Amino acid sequence: MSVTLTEGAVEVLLRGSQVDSPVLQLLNIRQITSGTGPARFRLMMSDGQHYWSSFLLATHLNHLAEEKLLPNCVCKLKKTTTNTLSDGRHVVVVIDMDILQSAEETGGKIGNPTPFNTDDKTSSPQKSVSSASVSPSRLAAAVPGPSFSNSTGNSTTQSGFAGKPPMKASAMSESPSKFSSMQTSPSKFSPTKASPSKFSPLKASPSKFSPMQTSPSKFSPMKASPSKFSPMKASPSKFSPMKASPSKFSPMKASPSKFSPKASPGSSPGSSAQVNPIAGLNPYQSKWTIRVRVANKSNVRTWSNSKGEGKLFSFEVVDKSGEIKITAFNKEVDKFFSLVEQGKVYYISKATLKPANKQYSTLKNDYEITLHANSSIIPCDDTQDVPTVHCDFVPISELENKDNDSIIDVIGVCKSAEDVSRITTKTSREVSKRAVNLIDTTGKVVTVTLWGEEAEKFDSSGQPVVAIKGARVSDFGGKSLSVLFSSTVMVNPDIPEAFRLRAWYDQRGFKLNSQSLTETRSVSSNARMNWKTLSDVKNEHMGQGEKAEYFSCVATVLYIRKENCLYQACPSADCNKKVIDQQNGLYRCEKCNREFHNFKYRLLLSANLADHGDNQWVTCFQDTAEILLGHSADTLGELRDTDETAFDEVFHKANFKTHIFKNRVKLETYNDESRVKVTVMEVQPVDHREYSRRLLSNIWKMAS
DNA sequence: CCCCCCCC
Repeated sequence: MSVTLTEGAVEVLLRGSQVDSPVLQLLNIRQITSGTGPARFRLMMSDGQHYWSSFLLATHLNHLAEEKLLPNCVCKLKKTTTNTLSDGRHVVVVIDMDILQSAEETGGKIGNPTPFNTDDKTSSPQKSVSSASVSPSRLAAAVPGPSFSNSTGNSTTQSGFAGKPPMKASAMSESPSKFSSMQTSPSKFSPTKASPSKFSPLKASPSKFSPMQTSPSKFSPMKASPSKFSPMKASPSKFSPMKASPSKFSPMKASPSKFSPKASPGSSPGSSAQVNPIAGLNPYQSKWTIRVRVANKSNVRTWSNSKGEGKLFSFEVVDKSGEIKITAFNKEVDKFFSLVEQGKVYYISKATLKPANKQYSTLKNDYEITLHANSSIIPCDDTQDVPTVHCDFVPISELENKDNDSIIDVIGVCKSAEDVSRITTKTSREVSKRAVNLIDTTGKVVTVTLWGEEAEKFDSSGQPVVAIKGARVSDFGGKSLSVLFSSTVMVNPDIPEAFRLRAWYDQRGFKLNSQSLTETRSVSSNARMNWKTLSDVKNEHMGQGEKAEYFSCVATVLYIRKENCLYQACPSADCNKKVIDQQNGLYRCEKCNREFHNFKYRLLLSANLADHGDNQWVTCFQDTAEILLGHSADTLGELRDTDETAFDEVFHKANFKTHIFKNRVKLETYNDESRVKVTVMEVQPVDHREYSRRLLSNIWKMAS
């Protein structure tokens, strides 16, 4: 097997530009002495013509250094990134590579390469390029811009570190002087080949300002610590970098297309001088900006463990090239949580890349981003080319076909919801949960469990439309859904699907005798079911002792009183106390000791239920009443005030419907008169098979 | 710096 080295590649690379997968020969490899952290390996690479030793192996490739990466082997550098030291020199970090030919196979040094001499104009690739090497035009095409455009902070994919002392960068652990020990003096290097026309000053903050805006010929890399530059001198007339802290930039102004005419937005990642593709991000590059859409945003979460405590939120972003997770902690939560909105586009820069913990991440990216104090997130109005995040809503009836643990998007009307409850996990943590039942136009219902704050704050009143992006399918109770930390729950989202569902539900959906995919009457909850007929309840004097008793029955609604079924309640979220109409537009809540301009309707129904042997008056509060009537209290309140016929119709239709009722029975005393009061705690659709099983079980129990 | 995705 013969390999051909990419002649000229060394020069291009050490100028800070990029070559597409150059084939180079390793001449030498040595470990850099570093303090802490993983070992770092430095490579001397040859293109057959020149060699240079400012190549660093990304730490995740260290395994190569320990075995196959031996002097004389021939390598293809599939992915590199170039960091610019403060003195203008470049370090090429090898992020991905293949060994095309082993040291043994190669046998020795290819060609007679010399150290690259930056003063030596005759060594330019134009002169020495052979048919087997990269042609100048190809090199030019592979080069996103002049090396020193990196110094502007217009981080191309393959550049970085300009303007910042490299020692802070993860890639370097040595001082520049130490580093240069294997190579020719960097002071001889003059980047005169850099074409100023490719420059785009505009992302430049003063400290990052490119020296190339001044006369390139005067430029000496030794002085080129960008921070020493006078930005005013370098400033093009339309731009005053002194004021232009990037974080204050108007995103419209920062639009690359306006200021970087040479950057072609649709071309390969490296060719856009200003915005990096997500797929090109890596920890060896500190200067980058991504333009991304927020696909998913978590709530703020707190943690407390042996290492400390804090809060965080995370969000997932996408662009054309890929996706990545971004996490903000503590102060960055305060700074960015409200700024970052689902579905919006932002410029994000100056944050830390670190390897993603694949154990916890389903995103297709080896890295993830952590925001820090200097991180910048700027809303971007120019959302062109940034893929929109669309929800791929799965019709509820089709959830049945989804595998356990699959992640899906769902939208439905919250037909009913449990009250929030506290549960204790296996690891003895307490967490709030709330199950909500969503129905869509397929007429099927699925139970979704919300957790934590999302469970606590969820308000089911008014039967809102709920859309969830990234819910997980569970096989609990048949099929159910659970909200994950990575899920986004949207209540009454401003999307067409939500409007369609709202209209459907209010016109037809509410009255459907819907079927749930989630069989909530699990074995254990069934075990607690105390099945009785209505006559059993009387014959057994249930509820006549000190304590309340509970029973379940299957019964049919004979009649629901519509008189006094609605009352005006305190509008506070957690208060349902009846308010006093002050007759002046204000409603007084005695419990809250406050007056309000509004109230909310609450239901308090008196219903007569019957089974084959008896009948019973029962009381239904809000949740159960809404189920029996198939409408929210709000809707009913409005109907009563606006359309009495429709209001009556609701009650009419609720009659002769059969349900499973779970009831509480208790003796209540008013003015020396005691009577047993039955309150409906839960209403569920009849599952005849389950009911028969329960009855048989009771009969068997009685017989034995 | 989290990494928990829970419970019936």
